[in-house]
Amino acid sequence: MASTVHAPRGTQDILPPDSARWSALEARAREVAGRFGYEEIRTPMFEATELFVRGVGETTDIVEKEMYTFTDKGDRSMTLRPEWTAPVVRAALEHKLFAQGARRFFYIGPIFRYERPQKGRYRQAHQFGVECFGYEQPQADAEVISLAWDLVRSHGITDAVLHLNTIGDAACRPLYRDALLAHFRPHLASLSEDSQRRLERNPMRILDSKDAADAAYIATAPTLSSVLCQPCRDHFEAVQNALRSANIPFVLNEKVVRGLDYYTRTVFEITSSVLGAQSTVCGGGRYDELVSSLGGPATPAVGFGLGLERFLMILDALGIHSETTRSGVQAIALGADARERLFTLVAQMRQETSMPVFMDFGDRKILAHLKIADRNAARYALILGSEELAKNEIVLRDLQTRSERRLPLGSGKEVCAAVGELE
RNA sequence: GUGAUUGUAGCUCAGUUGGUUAGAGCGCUCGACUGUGACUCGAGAGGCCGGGGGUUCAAGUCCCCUCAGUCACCCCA
Repeated sequence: MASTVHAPRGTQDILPPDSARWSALEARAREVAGRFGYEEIRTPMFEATELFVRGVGETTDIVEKEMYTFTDKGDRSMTLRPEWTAPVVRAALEHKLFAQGARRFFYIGPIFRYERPQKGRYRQAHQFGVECFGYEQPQADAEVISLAWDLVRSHGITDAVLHLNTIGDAACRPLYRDALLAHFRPHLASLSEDSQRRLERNPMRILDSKDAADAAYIATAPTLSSVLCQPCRDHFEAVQNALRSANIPFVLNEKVVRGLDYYTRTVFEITSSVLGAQSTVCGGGRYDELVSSLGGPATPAVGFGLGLERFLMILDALGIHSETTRSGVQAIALGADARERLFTLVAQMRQETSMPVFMDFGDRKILAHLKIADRNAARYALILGSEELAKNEIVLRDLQTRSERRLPLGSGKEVCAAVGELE
């Protein structure tokens, strides 16, 4: 509080013990992606601004008002990555990865959007996500969704809901857009201010409006299913069947339309009731046109992004914690001579074992040392005082069962072996 | 960008209609216990009351500005 420099608005420091939860989640995400055959891809944290303008869409909110854009010393316009899909496609194109057929990637890392922070919304957020390139088959949609669902379910999250929709493709989506324009335009003046803006930009978004002024017109609006082309219809049917066969529960929700321009056909969201106004923890869908629009070969693709902050918020709200188990050894030295001798032993032990070895260097009473052991959640204590030193012994205490035994004060290897016997 | 709301100890918060040296719980340090921990008891450390300006004999308290947090709108992870 006395410090005058703060973390920038909308960013946060991740401190212990939270940092441990983060790395555990990241490890789980990597593991699940690996099980599905996805390989990690890492891209720069900033890119040429043009990539996002072309990839995400000029009229999206991200490009219009949320990008962290700066001019570098070479007078190039650069932008901090606001989303991962465009950079992943750019990298794959740049390195000709599509020449080898279908590819599956996952990513994990920060994104940046200039917004007013609120619950579940930050200027630097972190996403895990996957992109599956090269399959137009509906099984690819189902696989990507299963992967996200697997991560959610494996954490014991029970209140998650999978919302599924289709928004058509290059053949039928323009027809729907025209139909919506024709429906709303006569009532333009009566629509909410936001929806008036949305009309030309993305009329599908009006359907998502919460404004009472729009409700009547939304109720009578044409539905996408009335103009959906047969191939899109068939694809959507097949995705649903694939999900059923994979035992993934979903609800159809025509309001899910997604904010990015590149989506085609399947779109989906996973929501949780505990997240507040930002109920979406995971969003994604198919984007068959993006690769070619960025100058690549016609390549169907489907993927999702999942917000790690929001995922952890769900775990918090649902009271899901990985229970802390005691592990490792607290080395306790009483007096300077013992400390010197014990430090040598600790150094040896750290080369012998993968379990944590803690040591406090303070001049404390044994009682204070044992409290520190509790704080570290150590399973064992190794106690060395003048008494033991004189007899060339050391006390090994099991902090859980409260039993203890005396060992000869040997090498780190011997002490580790003695601890191992108790495990 | 717009709106609402909150800033007091490391954390969670009290603080009367403005009235002397600003409080509690938890945590921390030390002790009760010459060397044995989740309990108990005692003591101690720790505050420009977010920052700046104003009103007043007197401001943590009232007014203005500013910064920051939180939540909501827009939109999204």
